[in-house]
Amino acid sequence: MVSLALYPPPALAGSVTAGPLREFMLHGSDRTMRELSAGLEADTLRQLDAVISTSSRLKKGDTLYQAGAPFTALYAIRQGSCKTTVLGEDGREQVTGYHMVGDIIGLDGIGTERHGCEAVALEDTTACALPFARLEKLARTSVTLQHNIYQFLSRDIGRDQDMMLLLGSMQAEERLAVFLLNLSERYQQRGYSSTEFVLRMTRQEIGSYLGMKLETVSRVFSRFQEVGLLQVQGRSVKLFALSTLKQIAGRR
Amino acid sequence: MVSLALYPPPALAGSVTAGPLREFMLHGSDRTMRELSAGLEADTLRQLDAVISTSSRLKKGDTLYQAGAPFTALYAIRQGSCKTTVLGEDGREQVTGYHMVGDIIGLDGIGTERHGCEAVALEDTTACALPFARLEKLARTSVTLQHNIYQFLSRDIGRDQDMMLLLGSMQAEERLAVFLLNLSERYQQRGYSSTEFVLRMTRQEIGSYLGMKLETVSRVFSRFQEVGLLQVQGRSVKLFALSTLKQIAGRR
DNA sequence: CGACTAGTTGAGGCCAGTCAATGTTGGTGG
DNA sequence: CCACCAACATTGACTGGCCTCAACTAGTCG
Repeated sequence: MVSLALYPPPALAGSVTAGPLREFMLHGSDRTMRELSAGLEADTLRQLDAVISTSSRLKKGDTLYQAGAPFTALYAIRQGSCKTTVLGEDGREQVTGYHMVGDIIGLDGIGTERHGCEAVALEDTTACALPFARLEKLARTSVTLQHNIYQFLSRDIGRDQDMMLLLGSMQAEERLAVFLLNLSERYQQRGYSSTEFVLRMTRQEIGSYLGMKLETVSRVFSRFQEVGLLQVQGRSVKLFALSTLKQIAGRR
Repeated sequence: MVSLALYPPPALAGSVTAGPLREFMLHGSDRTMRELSAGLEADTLRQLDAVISTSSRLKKGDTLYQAGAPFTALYAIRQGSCKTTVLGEDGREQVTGYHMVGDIIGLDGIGTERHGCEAVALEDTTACALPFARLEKLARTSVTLQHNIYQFLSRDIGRDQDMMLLLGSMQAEERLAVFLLNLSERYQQRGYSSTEFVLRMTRQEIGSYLGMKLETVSRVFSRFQEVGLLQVQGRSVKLFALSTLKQIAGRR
């Protein structure tokens, strides 16, 4: 079911013997945490491991950081998942991200020295702080690390732009299809099933993320289920036809 | 009319005597180009100036780089303006950015080594290439430059998130109000009038940027004009009531 | 068990999209 | 210089997809 065969990545498995970094490797955090440490010299890896400091344990609903709070560190999710939300001045709230194991969040705080959004745990979650000043300092000693940091900041921009495309020009069914395919891929990268998973967000939150109302989310789920595309039971989802989903996601 | 009183910024004016960088200072590029060079040592500034290499002259409609093209450099707009667009696999196109003098674009290419979007000149435009490898190398010798690069990458993320908020939860009037206020602010930062400017995009492009159809853009403009908020004449806009516009932008 | 939150489903309305006709602008060549 | 054309913009009438409001159901947790 859970194909862990690919983990830990052979090139890295031996180089770090202890510390949180190893854990990230073992748990197949294919995304940002691996991106950050990709290709690093053994020495830098060890130091990076040391930078990963205090890890917070969060209960469902706890906030990791608030919008406007002084920025000091990035956070790597070690377990669980988070949403990030931005707030309009009028109080309206929008989910801007759904983050899982291995993701690094808080990147938007670097520019302004304050967190631009709020991060809230969607389930019991542990997150490691990566004090940015120390990361920056370490990056001065490692060309690769420096490059990796640029890269994952940049990738975030790319992802946000894809999201803008979704929000600006897709309709309800396409949006949900894209969302589900994105989750599918990310779960797979982490070694979980790509067709069977549990949503950690409410319909309301999914709707906010995708720019639609909760009722619409619910209706689209039902419609997808009716035509045999998937099966939903509250928050557990089974995808039956990834290819059809892809068609829906990319149509018009 | 054009208040150039603030330019060049006193602290920087004397430190670079020639080269493109000085030009950016003089023309009040308050945004990214200044951000990039903020607080740099005289020596680094000189070297940065040297990194700014070939400048391309683009005619209206020319593309500076295409989506998918290998990424080698960032581009600083020295004159004129550009739009950036992403393309869905189905061919649908969405404007993701509107960039003017001083803006640095192409940031989303760093992560994937390929440009994620396409940049097209909206008028006759000149842009300077900043070969990223050289920039990166220079950043190794200057803590401040390194920090500045992180910062403006990060700010871009913040801006994209604001855009997601707009696309995900605002309606037509709010969107256009936000758009106009954003332009107003940016023109002001550059020393131009904050209430009177010429749009360099068609209704179609504005619509694409804001996630609405060109007819809707046109109608909202007309409505705003009817109530005396502004005056539109094709692409020239005069704003009469910034405060009301702000109200509209932040309501619900 | 009752109170609460999350989710589903239906009915109706509205905002923005679609389609279409007309007006305006700007660039080109005679 | 003006006529012409193409691209851009405006406006109207109609449509439709999503939102709103509301009722009902299904879990969850003291």
